[in-house]
Amino acid sequence: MRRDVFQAIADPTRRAIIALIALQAMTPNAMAEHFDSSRQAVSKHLRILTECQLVQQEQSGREIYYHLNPKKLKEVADFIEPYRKMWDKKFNQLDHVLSTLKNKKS
Amino acid sequence: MRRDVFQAIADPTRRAIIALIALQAMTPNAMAEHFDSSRQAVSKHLRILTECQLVQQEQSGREIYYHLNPKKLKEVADFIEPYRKMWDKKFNQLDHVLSTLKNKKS
DNA sequence: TATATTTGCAACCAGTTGGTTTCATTTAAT
DNA sequence: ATTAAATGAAACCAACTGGTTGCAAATATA
Repeated sequence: MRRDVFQAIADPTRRAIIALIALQAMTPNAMAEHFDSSRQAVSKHLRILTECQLVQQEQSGREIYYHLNPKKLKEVADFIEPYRKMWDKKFNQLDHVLSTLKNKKS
Repeated sequence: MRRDVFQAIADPTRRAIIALIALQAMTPNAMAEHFDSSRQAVSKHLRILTECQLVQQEQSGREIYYHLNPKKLKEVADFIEPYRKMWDKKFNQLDHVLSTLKNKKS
């Protein structure tokens, strides 16, 4: 079974979960209250997010707090990066500014 | 049927197609030669990529050249952006440099 | 005109997905 | 000790996925 970050963020509920726990680690029950889906559905999403290491568990008594592991999103960023200069004018300007700075230094 | 960019880039073959036509617009036949999958399979992927506007068609006789529409990837970039500062030291440094530049200007 | 090439589309198929309901386990509270 | 709460896992289901084969339409070539 394929379990990669791209497949994980393909689902809108999982993206919402990511956005939610980015602000604060949270238990499955707390998350479920933010969505229409049941706690068990959230639990299944969390399993997928855990399997591809996008989130990490922290046990606290009978509760489990889920933390976001933002580093994993770098894989997606790395995929997109080569195409950024094809749409982002700002990026090109930045790129110019930085290379200019670099040249001044050396 | 959900047809968004996130779902489109979830498939590794489609990401490969994106990488391929980023360099040069290409016909389905030409693409299929780069992969194990059949021309029809590539065609189905192209349909999905077209439906979410990640690629654009350019008819030329009986051939159809598919171009990448990189702007659409901005949706993914926008999703990731808020989390970048959570992993990317460079980003923070850049951010600092830029705000410094801005302050000097004003 | 007859033939070959390029392409998209429909039908089919096994495997996956996202959801539900039910159940067992662990831990806290009474 | 009993009850309540929090969680994960299994079984089930309809819908979707990614692949295949076969076919039809449009265009180029002989």
